[in-house]
Amino acid sequence: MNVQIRLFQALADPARLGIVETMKTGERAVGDIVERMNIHQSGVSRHLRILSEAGLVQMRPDGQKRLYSLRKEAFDQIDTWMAGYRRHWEKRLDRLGEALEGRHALRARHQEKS
Amino acid sequence: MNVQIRLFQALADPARLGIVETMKTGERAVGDIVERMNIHQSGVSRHLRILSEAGLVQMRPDGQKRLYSLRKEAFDQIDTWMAGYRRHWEKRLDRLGEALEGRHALRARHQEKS
DNA sequence: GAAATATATACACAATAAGATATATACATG
DNA sequence: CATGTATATATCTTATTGTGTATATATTTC
Repeated sequence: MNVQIRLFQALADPARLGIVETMKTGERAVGDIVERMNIHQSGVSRHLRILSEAGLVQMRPDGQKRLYSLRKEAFDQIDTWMAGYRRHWEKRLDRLGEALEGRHALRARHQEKS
Repeated sequence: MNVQIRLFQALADPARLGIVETMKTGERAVGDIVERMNIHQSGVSRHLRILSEAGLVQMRPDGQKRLYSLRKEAFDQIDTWMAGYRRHWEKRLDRLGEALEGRHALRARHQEKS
């Protein structure tokens, strides 16, 4: 539960969300990101550190450049978090389905009242 | 793209993430949330407004109480956002799968180099 | 090994946001 | 309609965070 907070905090900044978007299709050097964003190099560097500490990106040196890319595991964690919520809607949908099919009709009608 | 930022910003605060968790299993009155969280009533109220403006929760008056609950649509939006990223990993996995099966072996080996 | 290129860090400043206290609004009940 | 209960808002204070400038570190090239 403490894990996701860092992920959400990392994604909660417009600049960082833009940086993430820049890496959508693959690795990007810091300089490429600086060009595309309207932020100074130092800022991009700091944002990348936050994204890195949140586990959202990884880095691979390439000569004097550093190539950043997204980490699938971070997205998996968000998925896992959301799955805990989806479950409840699915349960409700199941009950709705049963009601529509005429099964458990009494219980369904009873819940409608409360 | 501007939509998700609000969602992430709303979820980026520990108190709000806790409030969301409180509503995991269904509706909650403001007072119930105040009891469970260690924040003053005014703070909870303000957090609920932020969650509401982000589209994460909805409200339904019940006498003098107000019952808040999660909005499935918000989670759908996050899913949609993430789907755009998953697509790329799936493509890569497909290519990996092809390579492992020996199909398109030449192309796979070529990409390995670059 | 000096200059150039690429990236990270330190620091100061401004803007934002969270928290508490006090107050306002809305509904319910006698 | 006065009182109590439930929630929202206004205001102040404090802490956090993003941004830019300047500087440090690392790598390549001549």
